[in-house]
Amino acid sequence: MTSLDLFTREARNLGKSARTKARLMDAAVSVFARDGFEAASVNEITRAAEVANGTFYVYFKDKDEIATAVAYRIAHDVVKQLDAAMDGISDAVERISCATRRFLDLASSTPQWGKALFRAVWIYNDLRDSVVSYLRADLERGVAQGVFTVEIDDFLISTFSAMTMSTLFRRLNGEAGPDAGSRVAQLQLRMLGVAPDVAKRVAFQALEPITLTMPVIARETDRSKKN
Amino acid sequence: MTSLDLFTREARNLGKSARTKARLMDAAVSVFARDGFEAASVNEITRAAEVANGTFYVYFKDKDEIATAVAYRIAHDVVKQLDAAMDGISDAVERISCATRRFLDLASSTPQWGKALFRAVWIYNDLRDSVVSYLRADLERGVAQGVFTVEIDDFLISTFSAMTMSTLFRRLNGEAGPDAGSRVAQLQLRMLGVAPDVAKRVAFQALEPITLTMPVIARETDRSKKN
DNA sequence: GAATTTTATGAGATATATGTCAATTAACTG
DNA sequence: CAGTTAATTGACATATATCTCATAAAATTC
Repeated sequence: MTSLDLFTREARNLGKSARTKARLMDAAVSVFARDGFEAASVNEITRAAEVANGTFYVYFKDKDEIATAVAYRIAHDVVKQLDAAMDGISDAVERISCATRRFLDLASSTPQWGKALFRAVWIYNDLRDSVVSYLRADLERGVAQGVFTVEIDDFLISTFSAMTMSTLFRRLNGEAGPDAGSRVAQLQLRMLGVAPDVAKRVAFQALEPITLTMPVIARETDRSKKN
Repeated sequence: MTSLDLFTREARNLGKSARTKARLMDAAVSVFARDGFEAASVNEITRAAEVANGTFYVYFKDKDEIATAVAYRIAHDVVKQLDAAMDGISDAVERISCATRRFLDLASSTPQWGKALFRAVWIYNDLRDSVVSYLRADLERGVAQGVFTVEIDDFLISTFSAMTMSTLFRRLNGEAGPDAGSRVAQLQLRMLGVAPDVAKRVAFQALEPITLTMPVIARETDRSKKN
């Protein structure tokens, strides 16, 4: 209940208002993940954050505003971590495979954040664009290297992303196991024009055992607490 | 306003209660498409159907119940139409391509129904299963014919479906044009192991110019009407 | 430690949704 | 067309959400 979540932890040395705002954002992640964005209410968020209802409105205009803030922060963190994880990989086939697999590992390792991200991506187009910005570059690199035989445009990128996101969805719902990342990466590479045997080898080759983390400590949900 | 929508039209020769139920279901399709399932309210549905609030509860227990009824009816219609459209095609590559393209043409030709279907698919797993039931058969046919070189299982089918559904989503949002069906079919065939040149040829070959229809006549939205 | 500024509170005004039901109206039936 | 059944109505009780604001508490400053 009092354990620190990511935003709260980051803000622990800042002023009080920054900490309260962070508490609200962490709570929003929890509640969005649990109830879904539409069903979530400001009341539930303030309850989870253990602040009064009115406090919410000191920091955010409404539910949309906190959702935006949360989504952009998560996206930013994800992009940063993926960038770091792919440092030094120059082969386009490997980069594409690695990006998909690392992304899925990261997002499904902390389901609350993964779910929040999943929902946010459907709502915020520009956020989706930022998450996949690195993707276009890698796809074009592959075309330049002669290993991808498709035209790289918005349609391809959207379809490619949909494959990854639908896998995340199933992963978060327990419909797919830990090999889901490799499996979808394999299919993506085939789609791009990589020979089936190469696609299989690259998609299933062992990844460096670094662990990307969004260190969220589970917050137990206690709806019985009064305001 | 008084134009008949599909369910209402189908029920025009049935009893009064069947017609009222149909009016409610047509209205629900409109409202779900316009406001989204979560944001839709029973009040909006009864307003759109031009019946009193209480009438709703004579026919449906709650929003979930009407949503289920609508979703299953739409799915049933879609499957029926697709079956008919693919009658006589025996080549697995053509069948797969045709299914995706026809489905997208059909669902995007009547956006309200397409949107309702899109949302429903994410909610009702068994409905999704029924819509894609023909898919597994065609995929396995392709493996038997030696043209697909992937393992056919739930993971593959989900990923394949996600490609189609994400294309529907973009099509309904105006982010993709009429060639979207061919484009995604081409990518799907490549993914399945069909040679790129064959994939391109089949996915872009002209389809029989039959038109599948869900004859919904747009119902104008007038939120200013009082109950 | 008094004064001042910042932050937090929660009751309450407003709004809208759900589901019920006694009363009304419309549709059959003989 | 009187009698009976089926269908519809909309006010209402209940619930829950949003957002505001006067007030209180906490933190900071001097």
